[in-house]
Amino acid sequence: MDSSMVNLTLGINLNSNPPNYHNRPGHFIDVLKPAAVSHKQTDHLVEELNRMNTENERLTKLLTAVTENYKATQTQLEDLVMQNNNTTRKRMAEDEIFPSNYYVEGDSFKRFKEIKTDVSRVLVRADPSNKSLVVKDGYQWRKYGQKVTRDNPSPRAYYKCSFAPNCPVKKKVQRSVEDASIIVATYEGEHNHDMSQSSPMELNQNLISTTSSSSPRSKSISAGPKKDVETDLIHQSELCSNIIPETKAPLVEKFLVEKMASSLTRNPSFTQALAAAISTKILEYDLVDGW
DNA sequence: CGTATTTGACCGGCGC
DNA sequence: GCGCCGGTCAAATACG
Repeated sequence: MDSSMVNLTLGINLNSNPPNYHNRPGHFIDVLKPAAVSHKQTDHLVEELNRMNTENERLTKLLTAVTENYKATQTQLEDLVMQNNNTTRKRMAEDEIFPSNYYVEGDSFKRFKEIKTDVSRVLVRADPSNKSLVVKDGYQWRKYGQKVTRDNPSPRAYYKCSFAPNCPVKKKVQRSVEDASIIVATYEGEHNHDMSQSSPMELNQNLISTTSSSSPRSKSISAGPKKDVETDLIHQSELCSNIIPETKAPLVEKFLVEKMASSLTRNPSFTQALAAAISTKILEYDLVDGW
C-alpha cells in the first residue's frame, strides 16, 4: 500500500462524531456564506476546524507509520525470498525428476509419499466471536471430520471438495494460534473442475494472504484459492520459505483496495465524515481567501 | 426424505 | 511393542 493512494490532506475522522448535517439542513449554506454566520457560530466552527486538523494530523502520522512499517516488512520479505531462491530451485529440479504422480513399486513408494502435491495456505480475517470456520473460496465443500490438535486449542475442520464427485481436493481449516481472528485454510490437491462462483471480490473477502508450496507447473491464477501471492504481515517468516511470483502480488493488493473502498462508501459515518471534511476544507479556503 | 454436519471410533505413521 | 497424534470413516443427528 502506497501512501500516495490516500489523500493525506483531507481531514476525515471516522471515530469522532461529525456534525449532524441531516438535522441542520441550513448548515452547508451557513458554511458557504461566512458573512451570514454569527461570531458565536464562527468560534464554534473554528474550534471544530482546529479539532479536525489535530485529528487529521494524528491520523496522517498513524498512516505514515503504518506505510513505513509495511515498506520495511516488504523489503525484509524480498530479502528472505532472495535467500530462499537457491533452495527453491533445488526443490523445483527435484519435482521435475520426481513428479507428483511418480510411483514405482518397492522402496520408491516412500519417496512418493514424501512429495506433497499442490499444498497452499490461505489466511482469512474473521470475527473471533464467530465460531464457524467457513472460508468462502468459490468451491463447495463437505465436512468429513473435526479434530482438536495438540498445538492449537481451536478445532481443525477437514473438508473435501463436493462440487465435482471425483475432485481430489481437500482442505483443512483452523484458527490461528496467535490470533483467533485469523482463519488458516490449507488446500491440498488440484481441482479438476471450474469454480462455482466467479467474483474475485466475493471470494477474497477479508483475505490476508495466500501461499503455495506446489510445483510451478500447477500454478494457475484461475485455480481458485491458489493465488500464490504474499501480502501477509503476520506469519511472514513461515511463509517466506515458499515460491513467490512477484507479478501476482498486485492482485490481492487490488482486492484489498477495492474492498476498503467499497466498505468505506457503504459506511454512513464515512459519508458523514467526508461531508464534514469537505465543508471544513471549504471553510478553510474561505478563511484563507477572503476573511 | 434427502443432504449436510457432528462426533466417536478407527487407522497408519512416527518416535521412543 | 506401545503410545501419541493427525487424518479419515461412518453411524447418528440436525436441518431444510
